[in-house]
Amino acid sequence: MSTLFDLPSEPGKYADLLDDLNPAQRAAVEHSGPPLLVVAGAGSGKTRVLTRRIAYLLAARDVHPGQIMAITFTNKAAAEMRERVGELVGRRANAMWVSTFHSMCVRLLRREAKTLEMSSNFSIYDADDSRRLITLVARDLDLDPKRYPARTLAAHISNLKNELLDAETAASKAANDFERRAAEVYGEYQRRLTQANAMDFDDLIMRTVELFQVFPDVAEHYRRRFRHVLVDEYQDTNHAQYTLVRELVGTKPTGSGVEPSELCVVGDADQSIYAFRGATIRNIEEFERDFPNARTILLEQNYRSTQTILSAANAVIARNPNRRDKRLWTSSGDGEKIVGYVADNEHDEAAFVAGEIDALADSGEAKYSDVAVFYRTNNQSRVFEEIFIRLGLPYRVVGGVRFYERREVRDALAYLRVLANPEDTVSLRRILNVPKRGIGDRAEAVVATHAERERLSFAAALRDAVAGKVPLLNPRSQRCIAGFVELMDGLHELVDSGTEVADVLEAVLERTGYRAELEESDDPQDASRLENLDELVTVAREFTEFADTVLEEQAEAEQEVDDAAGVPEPGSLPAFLERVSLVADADSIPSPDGEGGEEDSGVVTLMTVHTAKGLEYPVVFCTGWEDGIFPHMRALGEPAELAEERRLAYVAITRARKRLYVSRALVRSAWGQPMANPGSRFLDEVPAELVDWRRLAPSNGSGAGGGSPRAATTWGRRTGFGDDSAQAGVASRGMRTTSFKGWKDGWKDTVALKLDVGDRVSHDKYGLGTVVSTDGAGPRATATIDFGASGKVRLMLIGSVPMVKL
DNA sequence: ACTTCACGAGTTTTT
DNA sequence: CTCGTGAAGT
Repeated sequence: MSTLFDLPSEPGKYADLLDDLNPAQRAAVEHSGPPLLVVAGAGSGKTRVLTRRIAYLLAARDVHPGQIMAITFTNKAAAEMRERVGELVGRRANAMWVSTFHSMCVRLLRREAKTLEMSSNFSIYDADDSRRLITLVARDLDLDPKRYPARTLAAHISNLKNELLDAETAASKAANDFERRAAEVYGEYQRRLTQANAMDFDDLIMRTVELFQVFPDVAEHYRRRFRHVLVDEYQDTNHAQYTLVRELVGTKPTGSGVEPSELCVVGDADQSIYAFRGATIRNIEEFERDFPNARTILLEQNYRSTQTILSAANAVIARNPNRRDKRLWTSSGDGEKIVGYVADNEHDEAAFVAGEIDALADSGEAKYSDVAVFYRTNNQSRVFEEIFIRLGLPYRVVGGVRFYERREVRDALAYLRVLANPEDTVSLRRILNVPKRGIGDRAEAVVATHAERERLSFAAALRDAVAGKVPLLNPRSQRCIAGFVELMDGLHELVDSGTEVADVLEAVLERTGYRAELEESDDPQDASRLENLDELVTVAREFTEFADTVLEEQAEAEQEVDDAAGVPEPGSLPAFLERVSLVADADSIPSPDGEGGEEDSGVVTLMTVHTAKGLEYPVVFCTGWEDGIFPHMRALGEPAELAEERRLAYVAITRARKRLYVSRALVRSAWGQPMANPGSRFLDEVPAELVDWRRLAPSNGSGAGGGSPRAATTWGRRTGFGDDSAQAGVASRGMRTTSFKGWKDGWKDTVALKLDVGDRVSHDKYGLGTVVSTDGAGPRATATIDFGASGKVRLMLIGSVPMVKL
């Protein structure tokens, strides 16, 4: 790239962009030329570096905004980046591509649909849609759903796609029965996706890579255009995304002399917590090998937390093997000690957390919105909700079942999706008999068979059914199908006449009787379903309004329109669907300032540690730090998974700005059964002098979680539940009877059930087995046992293990 | 074709 | 315990 203004930058001229940065940050902003990896520790000003770098490119290096592509993982991150760049450079920011991997790919694929010989109005299938389609495929291939569960197949196929392997390659590489069958499913699944004019999330990436690799001229076109590529959260990229980035920037000049684009990636290997979804930490670890001449800059100064908190985080993460050393530091002082608490059970733990929040709020030390409570798994939120409700503590749970995953929302959207893409078989079959309209499994199967035999789409087969051209279809079903087709045709007319999305949605809810059915129901769940549908209508309404204002602005600014090809018209039905497919983010996270005026002290935020990544709070409660909970059971024997759990702990700790609490419970009910849990190994990794233990485990010389008679007496005088009989009943039922027994048995079992490799055991559930390996000692001892037909299982040997040594 | 019951499985999840 | 799926009954 050369411009008329290709002059060396004058020092001092861009002082406003640079002078409040530390030397490492400044180097990252000013760096020019070879690929750059910015290793950005938690709270080290990563977003600031990215946005400043973009502003600097524009101001000091005469880069045109249209030459910049900035890629993130979440819409939230993309929006934040766009906003912050906008603050620095104004409206010029609009010409940049700042988007998620997925929306960037959708945009490219819609533009280049012709090249790939597909239609630009393809549907986007999310995990649930693809699982449904895989269920259909597996059923058609007569696979035993026990041995080949759709979930597992879906995960396997997703992994293959993340590795850019197609069905044929997967088949040739298959090493066992499962992989062979999965490859078969993959092939058929892919065929059906194409037939439905649909792509799943993984396809979006994989097909874009294919686009670039099979059509070098297309790759060159975009490489010529995007001279600067920036990637956020690089540690979370999977292999397909890594390849995409490589293709985008290029590694050597093209035939027509286009040099590789300038690449800047930002990430932190210690915050890689999505390996289970295909993210591969190697991408960041091997960056310098992947991109020769690459430069690496380390950001270690932290602007978020106290030194106490950082020291704890450093100590924990340092235990991970094969890690590039990095030590966060701050100039802002030690601050408060970390507060530790060992609770008798999860209710006690929640009561402690609630009490502390209350005290902090009363003393004015913190507002509710300053506080976050983290847990490992969503089901742990329940105890907190129970007690928060009882105490009138305002809170909000983030995550769990998200808005766009709710059944009623998906049903409504499925109608819209069929209207936008009649070939979308998964959506069509979803709504075929929802609400019930007399088209049962039998009728559906008959139509599906007809479609298959005549090589018709399911939609076309339905029309054949109405015309009486489908054999074996009884007249009753035929009438019902005719009614359905008529209904859809009517809705189609609405869409064709340019009706607003929200009004189409209203028509769907009315004409199908969906709303009426919910209104008539006396199930309280259905009331909330109605609310969700109303919310969806509101979302649609706002979407159109927003699109209108954007269109006006664009008309005013006479913006370039070269990106418009294949891209849905703003505000249209396809645009709306694209948005809701790629934004699964409606349960927004409460703003740290609280929503309302000065009097409003906001709400406490409850979420999983995964959800917390990227956020920060003055006060953080890390709960449930028990071996088996956090680290999770499944990670206990797997070093790689344990390392990921430790990174998760690192993420949790580094969210805290001023005060950090860490707690665990001696006994926690899991699936109705009380479990005695030893303390998390991560707790032991926090230097003792950093922690002020408010309450310790009853000591009995047996180490963490040791059981003593005194532990039993403390159960009688728990805090928080004294006068609420219903709650106390719930809380104590498990403890006085089962739990007490379970606890004591667990204690004995810890001593009694000593297993060695080769021992034969008999388990109540899994039957006979042989010990394959053992790990840990005392209360955290585990054993991997091969139960033959029941598979290999890793079990904790503490608690009332329903197993005996033979 | 729809309802009811039993069973089993059950982390995390940016898109 | 709790939800979603699969087989039997009406």
